[in-house]
Amino acid sequence: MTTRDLVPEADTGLPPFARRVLRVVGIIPAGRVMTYGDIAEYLEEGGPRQVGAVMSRHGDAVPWWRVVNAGGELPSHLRGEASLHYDQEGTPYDKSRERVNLRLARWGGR
DNA sequence: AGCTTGACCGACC
DNA sequence: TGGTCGGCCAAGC
Repeated sequence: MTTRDLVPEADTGLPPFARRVLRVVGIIPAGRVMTYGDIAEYLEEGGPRQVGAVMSRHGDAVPWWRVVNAGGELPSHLRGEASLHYDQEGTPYDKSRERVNLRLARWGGR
């Protein structure tokens, strides 16, 4: 018998860590980004790889283009669509290198 | 109780 | 500018 058995509406089906990650992604302001490592540090749980694993499986539910690696990049299959969002949001983005300018766009949670 | 799998990261060459 | 390496740790089996 678990909490989920007793209170199904309190559980989206996602593990607690995944839910925490997605909640943080949801508060990143338009035009800014956080890195995988930033999010793990903000949560004081897990690490960059765990955050990446959550984004890989559940990222489509949130503004996934606002989460990039420590080099300001996303996996190649997502770069095209991400750049459209960066245009709309005015995110500092180096088009030739296909990466966000972290110095200008990185957001720390404030 | 292991073992494997990652949208990772930093140090190093 | 690339490549390798070790460390990282939640989740699923």
